[in-house]
Amino acid sequence: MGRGRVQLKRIENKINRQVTFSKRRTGLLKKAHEISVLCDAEVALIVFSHKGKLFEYSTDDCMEKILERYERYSYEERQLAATDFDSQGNWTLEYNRLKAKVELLQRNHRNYLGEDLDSMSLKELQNLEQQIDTALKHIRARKNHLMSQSISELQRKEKAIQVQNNMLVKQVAIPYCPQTCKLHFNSLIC
Amino acid sequence: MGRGRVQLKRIENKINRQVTFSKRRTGLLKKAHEISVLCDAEVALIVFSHKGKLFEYSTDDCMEKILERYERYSYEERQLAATDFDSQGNWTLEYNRLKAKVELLQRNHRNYLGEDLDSMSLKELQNLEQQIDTALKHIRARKNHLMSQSISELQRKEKAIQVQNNMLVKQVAIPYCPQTCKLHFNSLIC
DNA sequence: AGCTATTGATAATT
DNA sequence: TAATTATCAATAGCT
Repeated sequence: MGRGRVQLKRIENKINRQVTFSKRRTGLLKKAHEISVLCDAEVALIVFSHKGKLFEYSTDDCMEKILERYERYSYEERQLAATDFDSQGNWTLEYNRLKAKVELLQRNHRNYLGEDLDSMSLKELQNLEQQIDTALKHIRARKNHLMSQSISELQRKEKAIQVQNNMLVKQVAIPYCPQTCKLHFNSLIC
Repeated sequence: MGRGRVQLKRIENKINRQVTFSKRRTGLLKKAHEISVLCDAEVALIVFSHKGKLFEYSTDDCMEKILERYERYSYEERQLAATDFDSQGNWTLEYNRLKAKVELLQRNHRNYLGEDLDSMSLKELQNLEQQIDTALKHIRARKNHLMSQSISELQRKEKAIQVQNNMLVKQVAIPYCPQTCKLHFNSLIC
């Protein structure tokens, strides 16, 4: 769409990238809105520019609602039973409990990302290091497991296809060179 | 784009709506991916069909990471809104938001500890690995910094004490062997 | 699912 | 930054 085809890769020219981002962002938000209205769909779109600026669209301006729905859908967790908390007292209690939990988790999270380390003691740092090191081992083990699974699967497929290929070659009786694995439709030699 | 102009309103014909949804959804996901690659942007796109089926796209397959970034970004705004909980309705909203946040953080936390990895894709695992690896480097750098600080401090103290010792030895005039650094209270030789 | 006539989006340019 | 315009891309209506 434009005066030339565009390769699907990062635009290196900073100005062009910025201009294209601005135009395409407008288009993307528009299309998100259109499909939402035309097809009665619920859409949430979040875009962070290269520089970190946020742009967003959400059906009925209900971003949080849609994100919550997404979380529920993705992890098939039970619906939030808001009805369990009827009294004001329970609400306040529960709310503060959650709030504290969030703060704790966020602090831990930053530490796990290697941030905000200045306030930690040497002992705490050593514990964190060991924990993260163990985690990294687990992650790598899992990754390697998945990768070797992938490889085995591909090798199996390759073999099956090769076998099938060989049978087909025999069936069609087209001159075939076993050295180059090439079929010779028009000539009899390589 | 098509054989006729389209009004921006819900398509009432069920079949047409379904077909249009399918086509436009493909286009939308494609464009989300394109702006992400071309402009180096971070994009999260969630679409629920009229029937409730989920379709999604996220840069680098990191939906949770982007949603978390979004939550962080708009945290300040919501903190402002959080100050006036006069009505029951706001409480419910805020409570659900917090609850979702806790679940998100806990899931991330487990992942950072190398747990619950089974549900993660290879791409996600690779991203996690890199993140954790970087974190570990930060943590080790900070730890080493603290340790060498400690060592320097100890060496400084040691030297100061040694100097003080030497002065004391001279003052009390107790026989002292410079080779073994021992004081000879009762004997004059080593 | 495919196929085109059209409209819509946008890359290059001013 | 904001228009303009020549092209390319998406898709509405059909089959």
